[in-house]
Amino acid sequence: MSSKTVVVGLSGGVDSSVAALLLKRQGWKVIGLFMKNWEDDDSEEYCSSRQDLIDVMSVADRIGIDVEVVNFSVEYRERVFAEFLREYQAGRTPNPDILCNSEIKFRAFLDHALALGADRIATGHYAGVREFDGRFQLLKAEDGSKDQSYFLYRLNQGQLSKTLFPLAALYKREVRRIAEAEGLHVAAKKDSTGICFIGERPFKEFLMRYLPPQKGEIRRLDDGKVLGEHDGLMYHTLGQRKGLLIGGVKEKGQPGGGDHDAWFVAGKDMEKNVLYVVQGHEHPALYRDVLVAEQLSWVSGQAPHTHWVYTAKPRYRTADQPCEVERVDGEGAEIRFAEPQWALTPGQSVVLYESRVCLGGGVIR
RNA sequence: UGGGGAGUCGCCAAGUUGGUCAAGGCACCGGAUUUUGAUUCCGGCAUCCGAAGGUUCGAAUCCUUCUUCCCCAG
Repeated sequence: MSSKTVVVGLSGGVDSSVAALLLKRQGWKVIGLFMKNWEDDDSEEYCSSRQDLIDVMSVADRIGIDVEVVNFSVEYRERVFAEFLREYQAGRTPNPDILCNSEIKFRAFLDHALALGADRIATGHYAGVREFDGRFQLLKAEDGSKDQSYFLYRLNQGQLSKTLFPLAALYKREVRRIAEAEGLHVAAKKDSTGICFIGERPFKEFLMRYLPPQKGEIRRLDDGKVLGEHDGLMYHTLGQRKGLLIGGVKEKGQPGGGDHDAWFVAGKDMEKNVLYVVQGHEHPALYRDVLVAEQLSWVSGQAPHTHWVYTAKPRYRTADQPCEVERVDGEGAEIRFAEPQWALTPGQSVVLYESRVCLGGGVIR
C-alpha cells in the first residue's frame, strides 16, 4: 500500500472535516491545510476565524491527521479582492467566490500542496470530477440542492486532474450523519455563508469601507420621474429591491393613489450616476432572454457547440435554464434562453451544463 | 383677502347612515433560505386617526374654534 498524499483544505466546517475523514478511511495520507486569507478585520472577525481554526485542530486530532496553517492574504487581496472592488466600482456585481476558487483554492493552495509533495488536493465542495476519454470533467454533486459546481466553473484540466471531491456522491444530511457517528463536534455546526474567507456582514457598510458614497438620482425607467436618491450605484445590483427607500408614490389621477407594488433596480447609468427602477417584480424591463458572456473559461479547454441545447445557470441557485449558444469565440459568447430570465446581472457568471457535466462559462456583460 | 377641498403609521391609502374600524400596499426592522451580490419566504410595525374643546352610553367618522396644505378667485 503505497499510500499517496492528499492535502485537504479544512475550513472548520462539517463538509471539509468529513472530506478529510473519508480520504483517511480510503487509505490516503492526509494533511490538513487551514487557510487564513483575510485579515483586514478586527476583533469580531478575528474571533470567528480563530474559532474555525480551533475546530479544525479539534477535528484533525480526532481523525488523526496533521494540520498546517497557511496565509494567502496577499494573494487573496491581489487576485480576488482587488478585482472584486474594480467590478463594483464599474457598477457591476462580481462573484468573488468563483475567483477565489480558481485563484486561491485551486491555484495558490494547489501549488503549495504540490510543493509539499502532495499527489492530490481535496476540498469539501459539493461537486464531482471524473476522467472521461482522457479528459477531466467537472460534475454536479449528487445532492443537487447543495451542488457547488457553479462556483468551480473556472477550473481547468490541470487543476481538475489534481483534485478530489470526496463529497460528490453524498447528501448533506449524510455528511452530518457521518460526522456525528465519528464524534466530530462540528457535526451540527451551521453552514457558513457570505463571501468565502470574509463571511456574512452588512454588505453595503462593508463596501462603503472601500468604495466611498456618491449620491445620485433614482428615476423611474418608464418616464424618468425622479423618485429618490441613492448613495452610490455600486451599492445596488440589478433586480435589487431592498435599500431603495421608495415608499408609496402619489400618482396623479389614479384611484387609490396608483400602483403599490415594490420597486426594483432595472438599470444604471454610470455616466449620469442615475439608478433606474421599475415597479413590480414582473415588470418586462426585468426580463431578457439573451446575454453576452465574456472572460470565458471552459473546463475541457474547448468551447461548447453553437446551436446545441444545453442548460445554464445565469446565477447561483437558480434552476438550470434551457438555452443554446448562438455564437462563441475567443472574445465572448452569446447565449439565448428558451424562456426570458429575470434580472440577468452584469458581473455575475453564466455557467453551462450538459446534463450533469459542467462545461464552464463566463461573466455576463 | 373671498370661495371650494383636504389633513389617518416614514410614504401611498381604505375607512366618514357614529358602535371590535384603526384595512391593505410600499418602506423599514427581525428571522428563514444561501459558500457571491440579489431575489424569495415568514414575522414585527399607528391604544391612535392635524390640535383643543363639545355632543353621545359610545366618534377617526357629528358640532365649534384653531392650525397646515392644495385649488379657484385676486
